Amino acid sequence: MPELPEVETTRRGIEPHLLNQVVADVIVRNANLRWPVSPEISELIDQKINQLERRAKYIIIHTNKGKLLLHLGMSGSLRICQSSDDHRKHDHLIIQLTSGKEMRLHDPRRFGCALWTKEDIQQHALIKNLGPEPLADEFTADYLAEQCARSKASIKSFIMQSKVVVGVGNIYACESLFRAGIHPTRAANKVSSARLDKLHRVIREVLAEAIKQGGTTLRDFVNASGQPGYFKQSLDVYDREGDKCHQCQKPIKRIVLGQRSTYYCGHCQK
DNA sequence: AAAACTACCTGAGTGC
DNA sequence: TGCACTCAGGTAGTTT
Repeated sequence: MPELPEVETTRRGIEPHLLNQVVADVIVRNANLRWPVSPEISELIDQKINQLERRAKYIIIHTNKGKLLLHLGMSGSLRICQSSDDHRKHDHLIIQLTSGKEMRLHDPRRFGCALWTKEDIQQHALIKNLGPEPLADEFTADYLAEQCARSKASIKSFIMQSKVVVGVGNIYACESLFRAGIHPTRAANKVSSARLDKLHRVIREVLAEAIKQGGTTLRDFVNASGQPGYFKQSLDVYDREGDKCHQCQKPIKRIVLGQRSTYYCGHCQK
């Protein structure tokens, strides 16, 4: 499911219900996520939630005693519910608040995680080696050019690496390369600096537009209220194999690159 | 060191 | 209906 826009949409959706609220109880219905949910997560009880931060595709819930590091994996979602609402099969973790509301982590494939940690979040093993946020000032065209010059991996696989830049998953990598007119298999170090400038600009543009639209719902993404996102209608190539290119009318192609489906226009992307 | 591949899981969709 | 098969938005860890 979620790339950066979907995670940011989720963060914004849960924030008004969680910020400054106090945790009444934590219920672990299935601890077998990507890494086991530690029993110490119960230390969240009685804590006030100070901040809801997104870093890459992680959502970090801050309290004075520690932080909860959440990742939604491929199929995870967070929803705000009433405790009287029926549980669904894959509601694995429930954070109940003294307000009477609760947040549920639903994740059929269980590729996500919920880790309770007391260490400085910037020093956490999952966080400290991440590249820049694509929408932050530190992600510049010069930085992207410097990184690309050092790699002959395909540009598509390259921009999906979190050490290069975070949050660009399979959908938005395909869409960004289409907007920049770059063929996905082109080696990173063979993309001209003018086109890397454009790629830098469109990565930010695509992600910002998708956030504005509430993310992309292909199959099962829903926001914290259970509503889908509307960026699917703005997709130019992703999941459009055989359909007409929006620019040249030729059919969109699909190849497999780095084990992932990759969509592009053979005429518009070189 | 970089690049490619594997593993983790369930569910939806397709073809027979 | 049911079975077998393919595919899916992520990423740490292992192998080449």
